[in-house]
Amino acid sequence: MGTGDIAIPAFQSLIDSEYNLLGLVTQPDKPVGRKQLLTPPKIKELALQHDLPVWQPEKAKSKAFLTELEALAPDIIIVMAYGQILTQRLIDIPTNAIINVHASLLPLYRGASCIQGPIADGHDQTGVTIMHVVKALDAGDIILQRTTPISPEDTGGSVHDRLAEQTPDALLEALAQLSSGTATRTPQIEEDSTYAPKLLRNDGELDFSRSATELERLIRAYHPWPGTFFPYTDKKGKTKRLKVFPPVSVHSTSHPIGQPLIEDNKLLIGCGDNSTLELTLVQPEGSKAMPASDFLKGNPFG
RNA sequence: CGCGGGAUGGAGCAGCCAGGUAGCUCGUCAGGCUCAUAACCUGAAGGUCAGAGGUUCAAAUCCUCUUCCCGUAA
Repeated sequence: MGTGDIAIPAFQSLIDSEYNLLGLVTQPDKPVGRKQLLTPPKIKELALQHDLPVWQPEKAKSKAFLTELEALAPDIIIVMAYGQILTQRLIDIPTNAIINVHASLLPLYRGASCIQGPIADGHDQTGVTIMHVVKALDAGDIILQRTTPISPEDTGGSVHDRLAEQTPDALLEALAQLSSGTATRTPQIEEDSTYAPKLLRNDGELDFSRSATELERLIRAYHPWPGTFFPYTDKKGKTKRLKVFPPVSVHSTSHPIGQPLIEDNKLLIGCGDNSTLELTLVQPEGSKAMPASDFLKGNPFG
């Protein structure tokens, strides 16, 4: 069961493996894009290419769907970036195990923004966890984990891709252990758990009262999703959003907080803790992304 | 037709509402100044104003249609 692109390498590895894949459960096609075209998840296309059955229940807890799934009598259910909460009845279906692949080092960063969280918080590593599914979100016993370092240049996108590539190996290892009965179960330490809530577009608004160091990490963590921005007033007096892309640089000079200023053809913004952020790549609403120096040529602030 | 912004020399923009010489900040090239320079001075090249049709003596500008780009929409 999976929907997000991060699950694609893992799914491909299952297709290529000896295991008997019964099919894919993914989210229904959703309207997407400017024209709101109904678009299927990419992973669905992959399943169809290999003639695998695909289920797209509106609600994974619906009786009709659960009955169908029970009829399949799977040994193991694998869940990764599926996007729906699973009921106990579904968890009880597989005869061997139901396992989840989660893109963080649990018990840290349970929840949807598990990739962005550790980058924004300045951790030097993250990873994938494979664990048993229980009713409580991302709280099951751990089978195994794989770590990956976070570099100062890493973005949400780069870490996402690396974790996606790392998953097949970890998953196949966990499956091998489960089928041979050698898998271990390590309970999560509840007191150490943290939660990373689902991100929305507006969560990317930059709060310049925070330090430039924190904001720099946030800008990397939220790239490309959900992106970061701050409001500005254009020449016509309209308030628009200016999207900010990495990389950005941190300076230790002090300026008024949230005040954009131009110095030496560079776009600087004063932040909290006597620090300043230098933006290098921005995108005004209705326009393409451009170097900050280009933006300044025709869009002077004030 | 989901909502909205946009298309003007290589880049970013102004000009459009009140039609009538193609403008600004840069970049490029040439020359000058300088020990020297990404700095400064002078000059030059480079645009079918996205495309098509219409109105007009005259359209970047007004009207209609088309194409393309972007934001929003998880």
